[in-house]
Amino acid sequence: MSKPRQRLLGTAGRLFGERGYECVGINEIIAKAEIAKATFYQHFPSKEALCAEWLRSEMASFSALHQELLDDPRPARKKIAEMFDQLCCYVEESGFNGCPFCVTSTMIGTDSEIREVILNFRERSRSFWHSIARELGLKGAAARNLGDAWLLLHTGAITESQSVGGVWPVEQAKKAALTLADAAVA
Amino acid sequence: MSKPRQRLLGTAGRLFGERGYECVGINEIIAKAEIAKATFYQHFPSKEALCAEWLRSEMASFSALHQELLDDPRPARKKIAEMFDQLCCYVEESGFNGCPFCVTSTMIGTDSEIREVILNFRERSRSFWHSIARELGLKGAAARNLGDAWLLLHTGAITESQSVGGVWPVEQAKKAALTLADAAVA
Amino acid sequence: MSKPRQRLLGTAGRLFGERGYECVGINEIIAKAEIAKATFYQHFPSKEALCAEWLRSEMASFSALHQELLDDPRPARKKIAEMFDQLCCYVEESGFNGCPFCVTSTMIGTDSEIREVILNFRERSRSFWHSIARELGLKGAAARNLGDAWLLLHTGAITESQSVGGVWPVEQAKKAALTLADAAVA
Amino acid sequence: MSKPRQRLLGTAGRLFGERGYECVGINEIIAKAEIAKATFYQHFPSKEALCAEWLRSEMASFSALHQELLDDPRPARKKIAEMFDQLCCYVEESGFNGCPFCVTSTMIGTDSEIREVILNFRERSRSFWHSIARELGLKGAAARNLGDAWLLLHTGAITESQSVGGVWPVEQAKKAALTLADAAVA
DNA sequence: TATGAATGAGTGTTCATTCAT
DNA sequence: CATGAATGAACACTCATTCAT
Repeated sequence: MSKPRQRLLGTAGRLFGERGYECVGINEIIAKAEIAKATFYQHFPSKEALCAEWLRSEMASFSALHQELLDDPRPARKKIAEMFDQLCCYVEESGFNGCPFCVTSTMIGTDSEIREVILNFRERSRSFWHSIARELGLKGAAARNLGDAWLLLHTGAITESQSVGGVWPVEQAKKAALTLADAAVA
Repeated sequence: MSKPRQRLLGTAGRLFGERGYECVGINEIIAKAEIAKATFYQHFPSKEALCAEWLRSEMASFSALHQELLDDPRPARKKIAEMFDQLCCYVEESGFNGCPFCVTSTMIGTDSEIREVILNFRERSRSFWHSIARELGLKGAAARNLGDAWLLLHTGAITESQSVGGVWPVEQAKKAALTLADAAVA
Repeated sequence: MSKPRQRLLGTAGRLFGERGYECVGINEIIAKAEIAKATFYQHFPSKEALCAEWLRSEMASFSALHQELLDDPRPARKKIAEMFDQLCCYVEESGFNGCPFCVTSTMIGTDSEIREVILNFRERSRSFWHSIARELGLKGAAARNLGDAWLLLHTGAITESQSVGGVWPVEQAKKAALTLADAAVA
Repeated sequence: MSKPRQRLLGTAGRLFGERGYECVGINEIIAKAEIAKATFYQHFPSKEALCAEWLRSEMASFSALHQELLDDPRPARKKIAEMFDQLCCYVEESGFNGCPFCVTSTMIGTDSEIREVILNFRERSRSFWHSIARELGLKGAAARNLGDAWLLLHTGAITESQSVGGVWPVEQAKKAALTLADAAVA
């Protein structure tokens, strides 16, 4: 079995992801991670810090995916499709409960360590989409507008999928994203 | 002073909207509404029922706005703009914490009275956007695709605005929505 | 539908009998009797008074049975058998939860209106069994001893039947009661 | 001062015994045991579990007494007398409120952890009395009938003592028990 | 480093009762 | 005679956190 800290992060991440920060207590986390309560507080100063750590690791995963796609030699159009296809898998996973960042965002105040992580990630995501837009040849405001549109379709698809419990929002978002891409380069 | 039930619904609605179902306790609700705990439970069988009632009233408001726009003689393009302009005001209101339905959705299980209300509202919203698409002259899958795109941009804009604490997502969503509208009728 | 007071007594009696005084709330009683809470308090000053009234009516039923048997021309031995046969039916009824008086007795303090009713009934029951013993020809202490033995077997049978959820205690009590009767007249 | 768990069990046992499971709240238990509420729930998963634990410890005491008597070289008749003499002391103790098992039995449903303990104890008690009957030389149904009679007299004596608040039921039960014993060996 | 034990403040919910109409 | 509306106190239970070892 892995080290306490890893088990803690793994368990908490899964539970936070599945039910949301506020709907998971540390009692459940430590029970499922099979570590003592005091041990938890030796690894993390608070539940909030644990959540922040989880979001940082989520951010790392997503950032890696972003970078991978940016490094990919395929045309931008394929990358857009890829993003939504990946999202499709993501929302179909058992335990999906929406975007970790957006969901957590609704449950915390403005002056939290967590907030910083969230803002950081949203900014990175936005940058990613802007970069894709520039790969299409767009520049300045045009690139930003198109990138933002994709970002919003992506975010909307996750949110809507969570609400309705289905995958159609992702599929429809993908279509719209490609339509916008095609219109932009026409 | 108004009747307890009204105060209860008003207070709870405000608090649920501002911080989310799970982040508000009935103790706070009854304290701010200035009614006794037992009185609360004579008006609502549970916290969940209160939340459902609040969402139903929110649904009524939004549905009214939808209907108003559908009845409006202006061209569809204006209505789309109007929707996002209204959203702009909505997210700038103090206490904005995202879409009541989407936020609550992440905090409740699948077999709750609340879930039904949420699904109901998401469906109505989708229908609204489909109707607008048909006003543009589109039919069948084309209307559904465009309507869904608008819906997702709208949802994405709310979610993103909540996360980043700004209004730019709404403005960008509006642009994209209009772009899609123009592309569709071209 | 019957008068509120009757419905109240009927419903409360059934519920008190099935689950015990402390395990039934007036909310449930008035809901099942379909009368308003304030109406209840116009008929009975308190839950305790309602319970006392119920026990008084139970006492009336049992006393009637006692009197009937005392007036019966059959030999005493038959009457003893009859008492346990009746008990057999009683414990097999759905909702049986022990002797109303003994069960309630464990749930109330010493200075309650209810206590008086209970003591009254236990005394009557004891007298009944003493009378039966005298019908057998016994006198004085001998009659009291035998009557008390029957009473205790009867009480033990009810209590034990409730605990184990079966009817064998009644059957065994009957045998012992008859054995004691036979030994007394030998 | 003893450990929290011991204080908890001691306090709860005393209160449950004196007033019955349903008439004692955990607030009172923890207050009298002088431990925090959360501490209670670290030692026992629920009030029900605490009650079951208490009954298990009661069962251990009674079973020890049973075993002691079975191992005793005295004649069976003496053992029967001893059982009722002990009961006499038991019902005279301040705080006596009937048999812990029978009383609790009337306050709980059929599918509770507690029910199991109760059934277990009633069975053990019955076995004990059967064993005593066999010590008298009886076999098969005769031993079972006599043992059951004693059990029922014993149970009836406790119940009746609780109801009437006196000790005469025990004394009378003892007489009847010995009478039955004498009649059986005659 | 890891833990078992303890806690004050909170959770949502129900209690028996009262009052104005 | 009957009721709808209101209540303070209690219910069983959970929260995130701390401390002594």
